[in-house]
Amino acid sequence: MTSRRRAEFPSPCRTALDESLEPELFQALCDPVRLSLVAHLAASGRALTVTEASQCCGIHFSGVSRHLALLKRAGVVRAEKHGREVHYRLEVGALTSTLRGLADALEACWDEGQRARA
Amino acid sequence: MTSRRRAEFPSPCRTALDESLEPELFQALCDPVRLSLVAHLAASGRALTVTEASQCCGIHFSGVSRHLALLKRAGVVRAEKHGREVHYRLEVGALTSTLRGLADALEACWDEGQRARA
DNA sequence: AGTAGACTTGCGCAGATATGCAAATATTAG
DNA sequence: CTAATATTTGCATATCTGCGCAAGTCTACT
Repeated sequence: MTSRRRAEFPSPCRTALDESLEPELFQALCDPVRLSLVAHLAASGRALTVTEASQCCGIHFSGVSRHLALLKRAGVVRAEKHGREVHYRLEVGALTSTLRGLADALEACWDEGQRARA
Repeated sequence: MTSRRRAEFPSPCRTALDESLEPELFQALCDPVRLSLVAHLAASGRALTVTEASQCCGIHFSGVSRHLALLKRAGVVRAEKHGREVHYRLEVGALTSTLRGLADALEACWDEGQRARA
């Protein structure tokens, strides 16, 4: 069975793309409050406590706590407990390489698809 | 008024970050069906009709039509009407540069924040 | 004109999500 | 040990979202 049919089956770039498109990350970033938190964390250049983070968005800190927990589950932030406060730090490296990896995977797939059509 | 206080006010990189973090894109990409559509469009390397696109995800084509319309509003895809069918094409260029721009903005803000703390 | 095909849109429903408040759980300070 | 502080979690509510179906548009074909 050669490549008579145009790849509808796992081409390597398609696999890479599917991995990059894991919904968790985007679900984590699809809320405006969470985006504010990410921006705030990025701009601070350090870890923030829940109370500090709460100041960037007009909602109750319990909500912020939930949002940060969600961002943590998605791998966007990292939590470090210091005494009675929890410091949330943006995972800049992981986040940026995921985003760039996604851009690369999109381009690779698109190019391959176009080449296959030529 | 010099920089005695650590920038809580519009630093250029923070402005760039806020622009990159527009919620629309992430809201568009936060749904698993829409992610499948994006992957399918990317892998196809061409424009797909609604009916074609519907084949990648197990839902009714009216839902797919809505999803594609939403992706269009977010600038993820482009619609071209040809006769009675509508061809949706992934905006690869725009998408990849947005993603890379976001990664750059995150890094820039983080680095600036760290330098300010030093 | 009339029919068939491709897509969009109105509607109602079911499930998910965000939010505030209050109570529970640490952990530090006195 | 008790009080105070920081965070998480249970609960109720309000809102949003995705879905299928059916009806409506628009275009092509005969």
